[in-house]
Amino acid sequence: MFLDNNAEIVARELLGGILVRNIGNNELIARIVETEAYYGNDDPASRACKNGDLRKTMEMSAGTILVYGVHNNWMLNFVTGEKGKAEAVLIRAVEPLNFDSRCNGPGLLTKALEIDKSFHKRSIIKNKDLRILRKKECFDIEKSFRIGVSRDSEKPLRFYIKNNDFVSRK
DNA sequence: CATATGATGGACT
DNA sequence: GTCCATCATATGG
Repeated sequence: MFLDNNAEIVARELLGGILVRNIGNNELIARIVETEAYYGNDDPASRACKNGDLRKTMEMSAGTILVYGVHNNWMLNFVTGEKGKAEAVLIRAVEPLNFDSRCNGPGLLTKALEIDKSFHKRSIIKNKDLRILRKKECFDIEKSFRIGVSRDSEKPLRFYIKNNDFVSRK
């Protein structure tokens, strides 16, 4: 499964992927346009160094949904890498395909897709309410340093689709 | 129970 | 770019 890879690889693989959220009879479809990779070890930006539960969740097997709350926002992450590795990818922005809502930020997209802590530690693989599809598509991937962190690692771990209007920041 | 703390967002200059 | 409201967590007593 593609989520088994290193967080950095998965962050890139996830771009262009389709997120399908079922709410009752409604189906919300969105395209992932911006991601960030996070590590539990050797990552000055990651809260996983201080936060036990976050760390533990990142060590779970690939495909585990990780929901992290900060201020009054939820952030949607997918655990990646081998079990015990403490890696995850944060979904920072999506492009709404069949609905109209601002999703250009980690807190905004969870609000739009009605994702909250109830998804925490559930698996994306066998989830009916939230699914992820991969799509073959060509686009340029742009990278930059992560956003909102006081001290980032040495290499850029944020990836987004070039020239896409729905990314949180150019 | 009390308190510290943001992987934010929005408003404003 | 800067400022800051605001609240779910984690952690410690």
